[in-house]
Amino acid sequence: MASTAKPRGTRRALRDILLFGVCGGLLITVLKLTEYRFLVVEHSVEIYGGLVAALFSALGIWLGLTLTRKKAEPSLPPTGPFTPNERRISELGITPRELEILGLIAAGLSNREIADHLFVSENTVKTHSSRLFDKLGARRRTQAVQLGKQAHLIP
Amino acid sequence: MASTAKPRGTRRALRDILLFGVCGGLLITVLKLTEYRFLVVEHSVEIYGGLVAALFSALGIWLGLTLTRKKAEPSLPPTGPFTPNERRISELGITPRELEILGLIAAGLSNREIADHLFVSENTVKTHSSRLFDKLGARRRTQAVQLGKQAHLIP
DNA sequence: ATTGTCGTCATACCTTCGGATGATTTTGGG
DNA sequence: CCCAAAATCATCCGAAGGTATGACGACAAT
Repeated sequence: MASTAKPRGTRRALRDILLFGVCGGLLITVLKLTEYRFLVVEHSVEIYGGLVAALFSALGIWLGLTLTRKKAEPSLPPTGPFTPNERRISELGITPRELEILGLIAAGLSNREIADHLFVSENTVKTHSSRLFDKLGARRRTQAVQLGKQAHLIP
Repeated sequence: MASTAKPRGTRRALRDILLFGVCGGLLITVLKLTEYRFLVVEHSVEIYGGLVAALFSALGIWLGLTLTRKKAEPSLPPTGPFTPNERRISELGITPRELEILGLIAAGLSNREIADHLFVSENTVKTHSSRLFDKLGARRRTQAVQLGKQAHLIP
């Protein structure tokens, strides 16, 4: 199930980090085993335990920090004082219809309600929103709203 | 560990791993300190190292996450003039946890991601959000975000 | 006339959300 | 200590959202 290729989105959670930690632990353990043959000291277990503990605790903290920092990272191009929304829109290749739908999504409407409001089918709304999410790099509508507001695409 | 590849629906979160790690770490430490001379097995080093590595990496991640989260919160007097409007909150009977989850929903996170951030199960997040929607009068999470911002519950 | 973009719609399939309900555990106050 | 509120976790199930793919007509630009 987890091995099914995700075409887009690249969702990775804390589990992956934990898995990485476990793998790293195994790796270090192997490394330690090889080293253990030459360095048979009485307190090697405690020493190595403490070392590994400190190392991985630091690694974990670093990982957590970078992860949260990446999530707290706001807009992509903060360069310049101000870039008008239209520029960002054309940069992302967002069409007027998609922008319209983004506004309605931000207003808390469902796809069905948007479809009724625009007199189109729900499938059309889905298509637009799907392409919109793709251009915005969002995987959920809430995320699309968040990114859209950050990019000043919507008030 | 077992929870990295579990079927969807039921999943005990990282907390169990943490708890397991703590218990195992303590147990092994006590074992080491008291009578490890009798139980010196060849695998004890691997097990010990792996456990400590996993435990402390998880602990480090948790530390980094919670530290950054807590540090980001208490910024009321200096810069953030945002007051969560406690009157409205108590009027609606919204608990702190529900408010916290509302913020994460507004950040565009999925239930699963919120669960991972808060170290609880997805079911818990669903329960909280469900009650939150009930109190807010929202039917969708996008609507909850909208209403929450209107009521100045979230920035 | 060909090409490209946009808007429209559809089908199929999977994931995520949300409601309803019940239960247990933690926690703080009287 | 006991109680109430809050928090946690679970299962079932339907609804909504999202992906992938294909198709068609309108329209503008080359």
